[in-house]
Formats: sequence, structure tokens, C-alpha cells
Amino acid sequence: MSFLQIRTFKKGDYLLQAGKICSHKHFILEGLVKTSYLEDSGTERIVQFALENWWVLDWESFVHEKPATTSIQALEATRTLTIDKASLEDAYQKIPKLESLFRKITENWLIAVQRNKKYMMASSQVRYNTLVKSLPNIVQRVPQYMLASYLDITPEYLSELRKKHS
Amino acid sequence: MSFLQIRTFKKGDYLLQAGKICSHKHFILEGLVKTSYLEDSGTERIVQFALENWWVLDWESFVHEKPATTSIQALEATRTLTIDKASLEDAYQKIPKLESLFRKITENWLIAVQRNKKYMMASSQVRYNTLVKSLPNIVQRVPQYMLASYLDITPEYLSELRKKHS
DNA sequence: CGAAAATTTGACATGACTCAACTGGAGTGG
DNA sequence: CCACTCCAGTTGAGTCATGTCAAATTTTCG
Repeated sequence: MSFLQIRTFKKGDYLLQAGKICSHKHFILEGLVKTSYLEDSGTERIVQFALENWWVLDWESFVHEKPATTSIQALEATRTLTIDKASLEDAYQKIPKLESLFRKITENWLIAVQRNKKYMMASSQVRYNTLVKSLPNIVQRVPQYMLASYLDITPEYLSELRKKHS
Repeated sequence: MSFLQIRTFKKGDYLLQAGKICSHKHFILEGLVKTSYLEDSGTERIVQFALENWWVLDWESFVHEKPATTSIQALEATRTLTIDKASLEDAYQKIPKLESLFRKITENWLIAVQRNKKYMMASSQVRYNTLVKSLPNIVQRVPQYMLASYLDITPEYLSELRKKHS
């Protein structure tokens, strides 16, 4: 278990900065983080909110060891179980069960991304409702302009949606 | 290698029918298939075109052995390298390298789905251009109403886009 | 308390959809 | 070889969802 490490991040701290190489997988024990990237227009687009019991990393950067396109930032004080890539690969050699475990985790992650992609293609109203249902408290924990960024709508329009909905 | 099998499908044949359990991974040697599901409204939505050297399966059905929500159908005569789930899992036990290989394939698939999700959130015009660039010949090989379904726009609007573009 | 940031509101613009009509090519049968 | 049908694709009018921009209002926080 030497490849596991507990880390703590304060609100605003970066678990990963765009441009650097993502060499860790983080499992969130407590707290909330966002994964986001900068669009050509210069605005930030959030691609994932991750909270307790979720994994977070930049997959492309982690797997291919190239500069990350996303940043991962704590939105609340956060504690993670963090795994270093090099020692994880050592461990795979020694413990085949471990590789099997992470294969399955990856498979389930893939399924989740596909599901997420599917619902992100619905109307904004549906996307908003789904978000609220699938991440309870998210509305209280995250400012609206970030929800709008995640939902791929303008903050103004999200404001309208919320008015209609209530 | 006993878990590998070569199969052939005629145009219109199903590699998988929605409702059945997806118990195989197909690697396409030659041909073209589409993965699609039925929306509530009753219209078909295409989620993937897969051609030579791509894998195709319903992940959620395969991993959790539940009825598939998607159908996979050959759009052209297609030859595949097909892997049966049960024998694959046997093979994992015997050949740890194999599990490692498929873990990596899954990771790369995940990366591809994420990239795909990202570009599917761009404007229709960009989505169309990206599709044409990333799957050359797709415009010749697939009727426009299927491209429209994949791009999540109406055939009418795709027609307009093409006019503007040329 | 006051300044800065977040949210709401409203007027107007645009992207994309709906529906109906029309065009044009690919069979098909006489 | 023609007439007919069928289906994909196009065109156009009207509509709805969502975006843009600017201003007003509310909330947050030093």
C-alpha cells in the first residue's frame, strides 16, 4: 500500500494545473473539486465536478504523460487518497489483482462518461434537472456561474431556467 | 487465442440488438457499423460510427450483463475479430499481460470518449467539420440523415450547413 | 459599511427546429 | 423504355431556445 498517500488541499488549491503532467490519480475522501479547461475564447469550461468517493485526474495527460489540458481545483477544503503513477505501475506488476481492479474501475468510469455525454445532449432544462438530482447539494455548494459553465449555458439563461422551474 | 473468432456480417445485419445482452467485443477488420439507440420520441440516435481498426460494443451491457440500450448494425459488409466475454475473463486469469493490454485499451477508449464529448458540445458547423475530418469518406459511405442523427441536428439543418460550407 | 462579485432582468439577435412542399434519383412493373 | 412510386435531400416560412450585451439589483466579504 506504499503507493497510497493522503493529501489535503485548501479551497482554491490546485490538484493539477493545465500544462503540467498529471502523474497522480486522486480519490476524494472529503470535499469538492472541479476539472476545467480554457476555451479558445478565454472563458473557463467546467467538465466535471467531483465530490466524495469519486476519482479525479486528467486521463489523457496521465496515460500518455503529456501536458494536461485541464486544471483540477479544490472548491472546498478537500482530502484525497492519492496514487502516484510510477508506483502504481510497479504495484501492477506485483499484484495482478490490482490491475484487474483498476481495469474494472476504468470500465465503469467509461460507462459513466458515456452516460454523461448522453444526458449532456438533452435540453438545458433537462441537463439542469439531471445535474441537481445526480449531485445533491451541488446548488448550495457551487456558485451558479460555475453550474452554467458545466451545463454549457450562459449564467443569464440559467437564471431564467431557475425562475421558470420554481 | 481460443477466445478470438472471426465473424462476417452482411449490410443490415445486427452485431447486437437492443434488449439483448452484449457478450462480445468486436474489433472491426473491415467494414462499417453504427451504434444507436431509440429516443423517447421514437427517433433513432446514432452514437458512434465504427470502421476499420475500431472496437465496438455496448459497454454498460457488457460489463454489467444487463440488456443493451443500444443496437449495433452493419452499414456495409463487415468482418470482425470477435471476443467472447466468458473466455476473455478466463484468459485474463491465465495471462496477466492480457489484462494489462485491455486495461490500456479501455483507458484509451475513455480518452477518446472524453475528446468526442468535448467536440460534440461545439457548434453544429464545427461538429460537422470535425466529423468529416476525423472519419474520411464517411460522407460518401453514410446517408446524410444518419450523419444528422449522429451530429444531433435535423437533416434539414445539415442540408443548410452543407450549402453554406461549400 | 463599502467595494467587488454574482445574479437577475430586459431588449434584441441568432441558431436550430418544425412542418410542409418540392426536387430528383433509384428501383419496379408494365 | 416509360410511368410510377418511394425515399433522400433541399428549400422556405414561421417559431422557439438560447445567446449577447447592458443595466439594475443582490450578495459576499474585506
